[in-house]
Amino acid sequence: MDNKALLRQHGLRITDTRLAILSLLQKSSKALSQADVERSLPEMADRVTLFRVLQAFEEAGLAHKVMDSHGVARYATCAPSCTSGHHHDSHAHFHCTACGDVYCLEDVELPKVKMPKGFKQKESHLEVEGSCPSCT
Amino acid sequence: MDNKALLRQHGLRITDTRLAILSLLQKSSKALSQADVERSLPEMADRVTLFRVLQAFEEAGLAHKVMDSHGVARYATCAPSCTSGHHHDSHAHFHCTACGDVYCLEDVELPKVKMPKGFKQKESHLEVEGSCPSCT
DNA sequence: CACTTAATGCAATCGTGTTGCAAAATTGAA
DNA sequence: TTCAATTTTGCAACACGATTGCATTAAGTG
Repeated sequence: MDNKALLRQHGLRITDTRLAILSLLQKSSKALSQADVERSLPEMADRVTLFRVLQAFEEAGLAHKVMDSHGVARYATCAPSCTSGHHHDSHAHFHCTACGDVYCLEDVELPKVKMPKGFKQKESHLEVEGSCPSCT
Repeated sequence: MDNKALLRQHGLRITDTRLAILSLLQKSSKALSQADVERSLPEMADRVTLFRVLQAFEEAGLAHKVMDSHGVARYATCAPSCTSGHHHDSHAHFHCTACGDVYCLEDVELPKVKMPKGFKQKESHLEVEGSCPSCT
């Protein structure tokens, strides 16, 4: 699928920065922080722009946000079924406690949780911690 | 169980601040951020001390740390079986997307996840999002 | 009480996240 | 292709949690 069409489909204008960030996310096996993107695309854009592009991707359903163990936001491309404002990728993530990297895990069945009265649940995420191949 | 003994058991010296924070965490049904503690115990101690006490509790196995949806650390008392450096409370949390509060969920069975080669898993946490009684 | 060791307070710093506003770029239509 | 409407970007500035170094104070121990 053409990334320009992908952006357009999600109601975003096409810019060099967005195309670059989008394909960077697609190529990555890990969820990337803003700082990661900054390092991978130096001189590409201001850090505020990176922040806003990632924010826009998340709102548009192009990427989802995961907090790593240090509370830093990391982004990874969504399942194609995700649309603006509606993420339905209740999937799992692996957090390496050594290097902090975050990987998406596909095909994980999440358990249904019984909540006390008054609690309404929407999404669930399973966060698995451990060490990744390069840190083991 | 006496909190003084509890602190001593985990290798921590007994101070007024630690006793106050420990019983505050025990009484709370939610995981508390440093700012929460600061608000509940005004004039009790310096910000940095609160930070270090919470950090010490986590390292000693007296409390565990959860990141809320804004990437802010929140702390809750551990299961009694947790010891220094070894948390085995692979339990679940409920995050209210409206107010940001975090609740611990007991008795949730987590699924076993098959990891690709080279990944070693230690702990798992299920994060459920939704809205809490007071926000619904 | 005296001594050792750990905990605290204060000042200062770092990094991520965030907003406001003006300038530049994209889009759709004339 | 040109123009106007709208979005996106860059820059400056700020908010705030997380963190460190160092001197001071307090806790544990004999």
